[in-house]
Amino acid sequence: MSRLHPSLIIGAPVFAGLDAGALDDILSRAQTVRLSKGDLAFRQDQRADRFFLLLHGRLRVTRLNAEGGQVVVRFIAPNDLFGVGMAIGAATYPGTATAVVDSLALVWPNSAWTDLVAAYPSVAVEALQSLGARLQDTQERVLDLSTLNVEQRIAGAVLSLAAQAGRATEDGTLIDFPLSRQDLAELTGTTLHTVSRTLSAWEAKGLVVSGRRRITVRDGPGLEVIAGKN
Amino acid sequence: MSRLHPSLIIGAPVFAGLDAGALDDILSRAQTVRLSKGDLAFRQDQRADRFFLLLHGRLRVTRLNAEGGQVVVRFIAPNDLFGVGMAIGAATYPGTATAVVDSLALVWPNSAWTDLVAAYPSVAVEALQSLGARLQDTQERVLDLSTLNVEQRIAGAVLSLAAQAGRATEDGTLIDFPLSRQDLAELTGTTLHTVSRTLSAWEAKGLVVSGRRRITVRDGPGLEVIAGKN
DNA sequence: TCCCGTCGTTGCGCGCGAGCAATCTCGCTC
DNA sequence: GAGCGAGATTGCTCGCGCGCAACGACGGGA
Repeated sequence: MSRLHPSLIIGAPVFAGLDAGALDDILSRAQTVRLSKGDLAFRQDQRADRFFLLLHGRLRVTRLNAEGGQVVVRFIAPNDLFGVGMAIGAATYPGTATAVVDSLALVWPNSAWTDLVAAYPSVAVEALQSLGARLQDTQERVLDLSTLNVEQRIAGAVLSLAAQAGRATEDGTLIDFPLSRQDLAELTGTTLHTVSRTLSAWEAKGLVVSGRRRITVRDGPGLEVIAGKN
Repeated sequence: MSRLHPSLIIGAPVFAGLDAGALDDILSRAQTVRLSKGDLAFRQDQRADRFFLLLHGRLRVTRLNAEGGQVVVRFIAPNDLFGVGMAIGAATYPGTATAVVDSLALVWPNSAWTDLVAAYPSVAVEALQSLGARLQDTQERVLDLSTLNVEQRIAGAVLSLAAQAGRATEDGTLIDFPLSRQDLAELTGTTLHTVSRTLSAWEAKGLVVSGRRRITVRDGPGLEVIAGKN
């Protein structure tokens, strides 16, 4: 088994402030998983016996309800911890994680979590912070769904994705992973039809350039006016 | 200053598994706050310098957005920890906590949090679990807002409140604190008008009995059929 | 290179639920 | 006990955005 190098996880907030020895110890318990585009890291309601850290790529987490309704919970970026069902007291994964591009992750068995927080208490504190940030985001989303109209929500989602995964191009800020109209609809609580109409209208106004699973923000401030969160 | 008795916090999940000495130490850092109906424990965007544990009563947490839209984030029950902005890395409170009945809480300065998690690591672990549960709930709410119609959402909210704060009466299960149509609307992402119409229709069918800020569930299974989460 | 599947676009009609307004009633306050 | 204000009810209308359907187009794979 090949040795993993500490530089792999030095950028991850969960392990911030730990020394090389600690990182080495942590890595010695991990394995790597390759996920090709479309592969699942875990499936909703499956027993949550492992947790992950994304090294490279991008994952989409979706959640289904009994009637077949589905939402996109979030997109996972490199250095994000995910699938921590056990740490938060859930026996099963609350959603399904799908690679939207070829990705690479580290994976630990659940038993490692207890050991890690015991040996390195800062890990629990950092996990608490990151979970808190996710709770804030999710509450913000509830507020948006309850009080904003569809166009405002789509604008907000596009801006937030551009901030999270934007890459500067000559046309503007490209959201740097494949994102379908359906994904955006499930992120904003609407239908792909309405998203498609909205993006077409924005494109006519020169606010964005969009293509098949690609969106480039050309006029960020213009979108912010639409989003109306000033 | 009068001594606080450990039995006060023995039922709180955050402090589960700690011995009498530990509880005593924790209590020695706390003060009590009385909140009359309508009083605020903290206000949104105010500096988050204290955290609380509810001993008795009920609080409503609301969150506002820039346009004046408002949602009810949650209702706080006795033994719930709340206002833990600092633990999750937020400098300010993300919402406003209002007492809906006369209430009593313990309060600690933020500095106590660091000491507590250092001295009693299980506190961080328990906090992580409770935060995880709240994240699950909030994500569920996003799913509901995105995929269910208004009547289903109201039914779900009423059932969940009855489960959280229900008291058996001769008429059925009474939600045991003042809950206005407006509250229920802000909890389900609709308007008080629609909530009022819906409750009237349910009352005509014998599913609930409702009055001024009071709702009694008469036919729980009937509401579950409407909620449709089977 | 062709083919096929996935993804995107757009038109049309309808229904849910918002918005507005007027009235009613309960219950707290002095 | 009287008065007042917050909360609840209900009718009416209108529009946003969903649902359906049909077509179009891009791009990956053999």
